Amino acid sequence: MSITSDILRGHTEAIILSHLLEQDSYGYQINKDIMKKTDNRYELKEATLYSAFRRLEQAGYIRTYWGDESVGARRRYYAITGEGKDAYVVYKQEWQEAKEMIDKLLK
Amino acid sequence: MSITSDILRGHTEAIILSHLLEQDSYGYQINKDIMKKTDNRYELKEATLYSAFRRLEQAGYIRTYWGDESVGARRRYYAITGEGKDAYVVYKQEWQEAKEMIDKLLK
DNA sequence: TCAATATACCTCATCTGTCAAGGTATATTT
DNA sequence: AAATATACCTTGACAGATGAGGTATATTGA
Repeated sequence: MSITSDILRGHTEAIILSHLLEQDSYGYQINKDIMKKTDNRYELKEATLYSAFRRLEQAGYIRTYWGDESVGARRRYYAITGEGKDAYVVYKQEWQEAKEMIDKLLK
Repeated sequence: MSITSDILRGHTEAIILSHLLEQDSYGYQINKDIMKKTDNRYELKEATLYSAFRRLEQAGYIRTYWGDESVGARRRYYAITGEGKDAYVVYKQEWQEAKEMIDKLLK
């Protein structure tokens, strides 16, 4: 069990939504941003990222569109929806509660 | 995804070790303690609990012995080992780091 | 020039912790 | 006598994470 796996499990979706609240973005960029924000301590694995995108899209929390890059590799952008914003509020609330509980249990 | 599953996933072992640091205990009691400490918001499911016991014992973090109850159902007690205490320190450190990281990512 | 690296997407099979559902046995309460 | 509480346990299924693999374009350094 490493810090990049089970301890963070279940937060992937919230982390992605949080990024999309700031601005639309695409997979590769989101991954880089997360690494940067955590000083390379947390790298979302690609497979994890894309499976989370699928779930979020399925749930209606994000929508997707192709970027219009004339050069370079194509980019699939993701945008958070209204429902996604609502879901994020819930995710964050759950995180606050979970944090309190675990802190209480790990005395 | 509920607050009793993935968000807490990966913390089960640390939570158990934390309890055993206070005193030796047995499955049923540990479960009750956790519910009490969290105002019934977090119930460790029995199957989860026992599979965690197996992992912890396998890792040498806990040892087990039968209680000497003359009445009532038998109790299998668990005690934390020296290795378990060391492991707990690591678990807790990881939790502190993970907490910081997630807080940073869920702005 | 061409091999390596970076950018950018994706899928599939496997692993692991959680948990629903099931089981056993004893003691107490209604 | 039935229900509830105490106390243990196993099995199979599920879901999120991930290793390993794939595709394609652009840039950089030797």
